[in-house]
Amino acid sequence: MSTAEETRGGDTEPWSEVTPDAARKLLVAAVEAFAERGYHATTTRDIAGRAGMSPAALYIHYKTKEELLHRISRIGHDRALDILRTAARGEGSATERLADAVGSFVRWHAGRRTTALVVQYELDALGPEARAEIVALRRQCDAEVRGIIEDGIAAGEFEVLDVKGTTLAVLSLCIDVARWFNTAGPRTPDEVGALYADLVLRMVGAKDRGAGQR
Amino acid sequence: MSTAEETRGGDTEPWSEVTPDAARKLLVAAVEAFAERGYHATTTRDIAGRAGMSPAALYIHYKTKEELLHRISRIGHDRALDILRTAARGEGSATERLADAVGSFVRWHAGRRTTALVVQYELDALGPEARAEIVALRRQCDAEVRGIIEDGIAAGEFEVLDVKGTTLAVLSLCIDVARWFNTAGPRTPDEVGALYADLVLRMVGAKDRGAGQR
DNA sequence: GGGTGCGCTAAGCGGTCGCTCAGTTTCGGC
DNA sequence: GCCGAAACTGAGCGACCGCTTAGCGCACCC
Repeated sequence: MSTAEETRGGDTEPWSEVTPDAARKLLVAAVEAFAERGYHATTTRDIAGRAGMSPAALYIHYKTKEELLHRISRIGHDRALDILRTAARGEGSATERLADAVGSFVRWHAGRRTTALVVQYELDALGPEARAEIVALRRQCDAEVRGIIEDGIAAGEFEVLDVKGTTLAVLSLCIDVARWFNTAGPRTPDEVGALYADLVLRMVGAKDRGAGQR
Repeated sequence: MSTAEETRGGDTEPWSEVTPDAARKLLVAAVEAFAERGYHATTTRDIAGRAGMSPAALYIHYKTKEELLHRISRIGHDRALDILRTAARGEGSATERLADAVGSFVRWHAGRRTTALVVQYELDALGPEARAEIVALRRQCDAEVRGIIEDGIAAGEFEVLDVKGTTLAVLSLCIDVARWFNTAGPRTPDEVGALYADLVLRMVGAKDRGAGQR
């Protein structure tokens, strides 16, 4: 299929839930513009121009510029939470699940960097209600990771003194990949994912890190 | 824990190198505004208002709004590099120097969060020449941390397969503290610094982490 | 004590912003 | 072939942006 297998692991072409086509084109244009210049520095004329439309067309599909960001952020966080949940609730030991969660989470941040940049770093541009909704999703992401770490401690696989602090650090480490990763750089998303999975297993004091960095 | 007197309790009030008083007041106001709303969402009227002056007063001391950000970013990066350099070139084993570097670097990002936020996350708002100057400072920060890690590997204290990748991850982890740290939250900068120093020693496979998290 | 320079303000300029609206084009149903 | 709804455009509104300018007050000098 032409639209599949973009980021490996079968991540179907994103934004497919956004219809009609014109609304999706505008949203994709907005993601690119927000990632390049930031939300506040992006003009509605720029977004419409990238989508090949007039500025007024934007307001047929979205009430405001902020609603565009909200939709992007909501869909992105849903995807991020889905990635973590799938890994957290999979089979295998806590060690395997944590490595899987970090690996796929990092692969998403690197492979879909423009989206991740907007999703993770433009949160403050949202209004209070929209931000509260997104913050709730973030807390769920945190809970999934903390759950794996607690499982590992209970099973004697990990050695962690400050569970909340370590969870925060692990998520922070993964998220910040979107800030520095360079698509034209020397590393592939797969390589960064594997490196980070190993680093995180070290952080939690995993007794068996397997092959380590592959 | 030896080089910390500056970022600890009595951080000598920063920006002391900025004169005259009015210029410093404007710069401090700009730091607060940029940290709260971001560079692009901050107006010159807002900055001047926080400093208790008229908008025109800003242009007596600074050529443009961007020059304000440039000065903030330059001073902040100088300070960050100074913190890392002091720790890297101190006495003690690589393990001790890395823990010291991470601890004081994180304490600065947490304790002076508003400054660090602007310094670390508003880089893209700078023009090409100013950004290039700052990027050069960042590379020096990277080199200092990489140097400690390489020392530790050579001394047999650390076990790292991907030195460049691990260095990047360590710095990324520390920098991102500025994004999530909450001054009103439950953790003090000292506590986060100690936690992160231990996490980083784990990441590099340090054989002797000493007392670990306390 | 009248000039002089400097820090600062009040007012405002040109431009661009988010967003609106009247009007044109497109198209399925009949 | 005609109609009404929906998609979209060109033109532009009011607000606010970064920044400038003319002039005011005040310490300082001979």
